Amino acid sequence: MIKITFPDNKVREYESGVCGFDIAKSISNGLAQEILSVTVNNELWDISRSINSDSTVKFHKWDAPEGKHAFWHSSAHILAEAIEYFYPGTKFGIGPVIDNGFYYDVDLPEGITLTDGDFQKLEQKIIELSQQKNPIIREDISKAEAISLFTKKNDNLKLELISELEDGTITLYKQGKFTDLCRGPHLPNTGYIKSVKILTLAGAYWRGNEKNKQLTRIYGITFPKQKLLEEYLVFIEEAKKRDHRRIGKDLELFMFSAKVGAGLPIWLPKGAALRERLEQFLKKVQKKYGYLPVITPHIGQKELYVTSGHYAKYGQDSFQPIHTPDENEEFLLKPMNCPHHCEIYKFKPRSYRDLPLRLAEFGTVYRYEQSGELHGLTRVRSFTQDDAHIFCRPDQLKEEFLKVIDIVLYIFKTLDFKDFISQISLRDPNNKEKYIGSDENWKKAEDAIVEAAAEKNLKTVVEIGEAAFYGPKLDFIVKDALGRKWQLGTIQVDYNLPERFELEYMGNDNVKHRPVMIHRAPFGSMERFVAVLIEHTAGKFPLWLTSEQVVILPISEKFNEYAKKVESLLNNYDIRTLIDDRNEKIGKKIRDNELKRIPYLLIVGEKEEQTETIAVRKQGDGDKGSMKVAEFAELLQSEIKETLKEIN
RNA sequence: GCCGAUGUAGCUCAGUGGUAGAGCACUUCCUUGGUAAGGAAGGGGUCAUGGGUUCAACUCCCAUCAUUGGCUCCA
Repeated sequence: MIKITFPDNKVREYESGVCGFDIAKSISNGLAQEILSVTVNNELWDISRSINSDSTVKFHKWDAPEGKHAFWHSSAHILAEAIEYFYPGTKFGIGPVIDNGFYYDVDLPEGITLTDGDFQKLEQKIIELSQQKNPIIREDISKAEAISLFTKKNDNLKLELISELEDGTITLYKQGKFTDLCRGPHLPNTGYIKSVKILTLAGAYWRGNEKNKQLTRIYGITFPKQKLLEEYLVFIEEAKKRDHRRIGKDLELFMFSAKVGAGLPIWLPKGAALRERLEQFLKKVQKKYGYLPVITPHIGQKELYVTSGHYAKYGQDSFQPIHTPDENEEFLLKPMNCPHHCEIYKFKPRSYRDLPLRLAEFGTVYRYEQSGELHGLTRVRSFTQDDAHIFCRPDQLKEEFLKVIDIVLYIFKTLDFKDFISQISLRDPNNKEKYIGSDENWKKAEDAIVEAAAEKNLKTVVEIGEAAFYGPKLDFIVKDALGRKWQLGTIQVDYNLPERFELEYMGNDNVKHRPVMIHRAPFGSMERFVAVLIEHTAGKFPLWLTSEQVVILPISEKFNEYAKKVESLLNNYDIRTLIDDRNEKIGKKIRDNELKRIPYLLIVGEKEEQTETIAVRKQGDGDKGSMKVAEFAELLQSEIKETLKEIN
């Protein structure tokens, strides 16, 4: 007999060799039916695997990531079995679980290409295989046996993976006619999978290296109930409705033109107005924090970027220099604002008393992005950074960091971003030669970031080896409607540029010292930030940002005059107001303006005209009753003031 | 850049080897209506672009451009 300890610390005895499923069954049939994987002594196991010694166990159902993991992992194997059925000779790479489903990278036989027309037959085959309830069997074999098996299958991809495994036992999982090298865990049989959707096809380089062969990656998702698949598809549809590209078009915020060029966003009047309000907002905050606005040109001599080091690192993969016709000069579209700002620093000698010097610019930069990488406003070839460079003494680093974090947090709070994480990127201590700067400086900078983040109670992840070559950084990452992660704000320490530009300040010891630079952009880029803001709000911007705050809807043409009177009253309060005087019924006007996400609709008819009031309707919230215009205007003003209170 | 998909009216999309359709939007008219779509008529498309096959191409083939889902890259 062995002792099994449960999460609540209760202990029960079982025969040796009992499996997770049996244990669950001894508790209740319902539990046994629902569990998908089990953690045995901190290792994730199959629920069908025998337990032979005293152990702690924890069961995982569909609602746990560990449960989904086994479910989707087995699904990936069944997908592979279906592919092998239709395309014998296929070589299998890896088939891992991802956040929403799984994929399998396969090397299809010569001459075979999959298209989305093949999805249906794959889905049908997967359901057929799952209905067979084939047991999924774990098997331990030696490395030599594994090599011989996959040599027989002529699967060089698996052989490559095996060759990198340590000697000793290797686990295989078999179901039906398919055998795969796999660590597991898996479901007991294929019957758990009730619905499947093959989502998309993509090319993916073997082992993520573009020098390797490109494999076909097939993405799919499966569920234990048909209803869950339907819910998932509804979620996808809903997420698509929040897509900033769609809303940007609907609300006439921005456009792209093939003629102007791919990846070059064009801001339409309403989008430009929105962006300008965001910029004014940040300018006001930055003024409070002692930033000095500067303006620099959109191009710079190639030499500037040779000095900064950017040319050596990115010059080849970038927009190529512009040559002047007669004087043989070369200019680069500026990919960064910092070299220009370094030159501003050098404009005159600086004293320790001048630091920190905080130079801010909404600087538009141009970077050559690969054509396949362009995506709406989030990945473009021209974008405007809300850039600033803080030149400070090393001992000021932490304090400056704290202030920048304050700005970022204030912006996120004002715009209601609650779901974000901060990523601290440090250097890889085993690869020091990749980075520039002394150990002492790195330690100082990394400590400053870690301490500052801790002091501000940021929810952080630390990534070792993700630092830029010139310094550690702190990034703020938010998720879009589809769950994709986007980096917004960034704060980076830089020891490299002050070195390259030979920046100096006179210390209180009458000796010249080198300042440290902090690059920081709380929005990141205006383009990306607006994109994420659109998806975050589904286009329902806060009152202070939106282009049309109020639309007045006269019940009929008879009340257009009164509507104009209300409009001019509201204009006196600086409230952005329009009148919808189309010859339409009130229901139609309400619908159209709700769809345009107007925050407040004012309905005026006979009743309102006689009592000198307006009937207020709030976006998404319906009829709010009647009130005097002045009362309403003050309500709006206080709503805006409340949102922006900390900078006013 | 690579793999896959897409490109038809301002928008969302249907369609066929024999010279194009819907809904919304737009224009005009009727209607003057009280909280999410009133009615009628009308205008609008070199079917992304350039080649090729064919008696005939929006449709089939090739190339280019753009968009898009991934991969790689990202100062």
